[in-house]
Amino acid sequence: MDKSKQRRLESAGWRVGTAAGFLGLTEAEAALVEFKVRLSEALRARRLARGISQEALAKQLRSSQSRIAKMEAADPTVSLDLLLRGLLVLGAKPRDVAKALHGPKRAAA
Amino acid sequence: MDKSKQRRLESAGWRVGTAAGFLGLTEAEAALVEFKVRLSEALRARRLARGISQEALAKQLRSSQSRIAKMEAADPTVSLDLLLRGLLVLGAKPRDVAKALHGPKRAAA
DNA sequence: TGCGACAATGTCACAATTGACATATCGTGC
DNA sequence: GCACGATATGTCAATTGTGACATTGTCGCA
Repeated sequence: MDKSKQRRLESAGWRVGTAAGFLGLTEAEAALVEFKVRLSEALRARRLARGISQEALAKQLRSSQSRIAKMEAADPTVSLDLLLRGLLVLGAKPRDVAKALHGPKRAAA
Repeated sequence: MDKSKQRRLESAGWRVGTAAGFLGLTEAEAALVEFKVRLSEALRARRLARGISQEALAKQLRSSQSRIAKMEAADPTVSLDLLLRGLLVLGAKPRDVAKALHGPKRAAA
């Protein structure tokens, strides 16, 4: 790839950096929320499968029952980092996480 | 599943909540770092594939060049949330993210 | 009915992450 | 050698996430 092409792409990138860039971000935010919801569902599913309470999980995570509840409710104040840590502590493997990411449903869309 | 079984699991959960729970957490932390590294690699790969600079990406993300650099370096101060948003803004689909998660050794590099 | 375990929701002080900026380093063409 | 664009690294004030706590709601059981 030569320089002039890169420059053209860059300036295009700058333009979408204002208008379309904004749209791109909100789209990304939406997708991120999707992810959080999926992970929160996976978290609850895994916890219930283990038959442990939110408080028990909280201890393993060195967190609190209320935060676990917020995680499972996909509360805006919980980070992906925390959700992931929760899943991992519950024994989720990268494979499981990946599966959870592209949704419980494979058909329809 | 009956109550007594749940109770046994719970108390077991409590015990590992101290000793093994600590191990479990650090394991989870390690896995989380793995994830971050993988995502940071995917981010750089995607950005380069688009032929845009860190600064251009920063604009689309409403962030700064220095933070993009830190993202691609998997700096401890960057969150998974931010890495994900970066990937999504670069057009990554859930499928792509999932792929990046379980390592670069999936499909052709 | 009341009790006990579990979960949801709100709040807050404290800790972590953020964008921005300055500066340093690297690579390439002149 | 120098200039340049791109990237790396360090710092810091402001924003955001966090654990902890209190409170309330829910469900099953005796």
